[in-house]
Amino acid sequence: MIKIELPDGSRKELDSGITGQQIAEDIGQRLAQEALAVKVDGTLKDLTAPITANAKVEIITFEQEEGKNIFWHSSAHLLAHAIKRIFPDAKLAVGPAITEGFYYDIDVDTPFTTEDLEKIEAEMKKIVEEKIDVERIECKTKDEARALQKDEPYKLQIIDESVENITVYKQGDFQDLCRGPHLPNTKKIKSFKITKVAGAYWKGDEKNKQLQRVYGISFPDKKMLKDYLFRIEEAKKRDHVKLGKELGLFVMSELVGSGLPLLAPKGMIIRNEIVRYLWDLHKSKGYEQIWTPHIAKDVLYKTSGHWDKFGDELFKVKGKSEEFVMKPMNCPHHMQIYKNFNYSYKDLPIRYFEPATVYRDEKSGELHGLSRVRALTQDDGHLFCRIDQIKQEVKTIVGIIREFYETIGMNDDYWVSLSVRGDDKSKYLGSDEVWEIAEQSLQEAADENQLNYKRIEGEAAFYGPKLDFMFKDALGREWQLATIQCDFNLPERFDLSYTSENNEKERPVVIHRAISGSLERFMSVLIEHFAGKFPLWLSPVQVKILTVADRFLQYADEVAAQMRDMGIRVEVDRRSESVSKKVRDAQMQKINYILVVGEKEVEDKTVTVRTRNNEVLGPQAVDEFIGHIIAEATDRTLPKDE
RNA sequence: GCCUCCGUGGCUUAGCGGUAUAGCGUUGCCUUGGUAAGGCAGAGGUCCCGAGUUCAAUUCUCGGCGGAGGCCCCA
Repeated sequence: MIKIELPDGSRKELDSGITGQQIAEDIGQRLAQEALAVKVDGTLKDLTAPITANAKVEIITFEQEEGKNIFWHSSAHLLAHAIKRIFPDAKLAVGPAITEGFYYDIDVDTPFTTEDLEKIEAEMKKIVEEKIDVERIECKTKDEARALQKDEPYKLQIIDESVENITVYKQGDFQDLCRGPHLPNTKKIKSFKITKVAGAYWKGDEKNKQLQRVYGISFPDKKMLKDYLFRIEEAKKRDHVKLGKELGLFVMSELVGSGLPLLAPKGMIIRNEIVRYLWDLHKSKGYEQIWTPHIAKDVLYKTSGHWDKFGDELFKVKGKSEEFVMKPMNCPHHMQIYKNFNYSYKDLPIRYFEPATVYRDEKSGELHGLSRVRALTQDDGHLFCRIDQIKQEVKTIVGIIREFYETIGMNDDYWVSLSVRGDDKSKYLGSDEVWEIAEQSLQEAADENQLNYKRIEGEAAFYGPKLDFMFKDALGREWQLATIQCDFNLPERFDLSYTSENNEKERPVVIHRAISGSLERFMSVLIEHFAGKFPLWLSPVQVKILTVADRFLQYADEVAAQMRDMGIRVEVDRRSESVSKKVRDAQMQKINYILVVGEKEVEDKTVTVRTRNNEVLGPQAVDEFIGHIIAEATDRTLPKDE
């Protein structure tokens, strides 16, 4: 007998030897249709696999993560099947499921064109309609597998490298090496779309051949595909490049160059507010502001190691007789400031803060809006402390990071990578003892602040462990913003020291830290996070005044002047347009408060207030409104309704 | 850097081997209207740049620059 547990918690007993598909059918027609695979005693199996006695069985559908994986992976096979029919000479590499959808890497002599993709999609549809069952072939030996995949050089390489049992799935005229499980029949793939094609290197190594990676998405239901495509369209509406243009925040110029965005007045307001807030968070915690030039002699970076590390990413500047480098990092400069002063143990920790622009000649294919640029402004800071001070300092920094992102409303939007040493300890600089203290300090700070962190082995920098804060943009791409890094290397290279209690020279630890990461990248995430609807303190235009008729413009100007005096960012819409038109434009510019003035307001010395969320708050005395705005803008906390 | 796609007035875009649509914006005039687009008229384009093919290129080919997505990279 087989005991099975249903999703509703009830149990059922059935004869052994039957398949997952039969069990699903026994439970109900609906489940029979939705079933994709089966989990037997915790192991995923094909729906067609016979189930042995006393097994605990769970039917897997698209609702589960595993179900999606199987579904998308089978879709990748369907894609490969179609490609093989149209291009018999194509060689298959790998075709996994990804977070959303699937891809297949294919080696073909001529890259796919858009027309090819349409043909492939049509062929996939044909295969689905043929409703051919998928069979699983278990290979007893590697040779057996090799024989089945003899024309597939990439698959043969995978077979050579694999240790587990090898299986091949076969559907009609097509067979493909695959661990499984797999859909019993591709007819379950009711709707799909090839989304894009890109170049991708075999095994992810640039030295290897570049293959064609065909991406797709699929669903067991037509409506789900429609919803998915709709969701992608919606996400594109908050794209910071698009919003930045629409709201006049920043400008790209072909003459200035790619990866070099220019901040327009409205963008600069946001940036200034962020920098001001960052300094507010630091000034009470013992930080001091410094400033460093944008170029330095090459020898500085040769000493720091950045010369070798950055290689051709450095912008070089030729002086009359000396070679300079546009700074790719601020650290070496900050080291020089520290070195100049003879600090004693009593002075430590020393905390320098400088929002500073650095320059990196990134590969052209990497540049993207504000997220990846060639001139980026780090809200950089360096701490110089004793080993036993690391923990307290890291805790303070984590506290600042939490407060900063809490205020912005992004505290639930990130995960933290606790990047520590891997097994090969020889790749890292510094003693085991120092590493252990540093790693533990970071971990304790993460624990005590209840960070959503994952310990990732081998992700540490060679010079020390770190905490990286990872955020996602509107389209789900991950970006690193905040970071806290311990560094045992630079103090060594620059021979930094402080005088200890015993009047001896001792080496400090350096902690690099950034809260926003880079102001440019942070702004890109910020714009998408708010979809352009900034809270009042960040908003480039906080108030728009518009008149019912032109004769009220004078009053509008008076009110605006009064507000400007109080530091409110206000604009008057002077156009002779209809009220509706002016309201609409202000709403689309996502301006927080829209004030309408006419006969009544002039008489009563009031303004009629409307928010960008269609709330009409009615008439308010001018002074009262100003008071309210100032209070809201000072507090930086998000209003509940946004 | 590599792969695919793309580049038309400030923005969004139609189109085509014979120098070009439309909407928004902008300017002027009419309207002075009370909360998401009032009407009419006008201005504005070396169709990204360069070379080639052609009687003729915005359109085809090649190269460059720029953009989107992906790969590699990301201190």
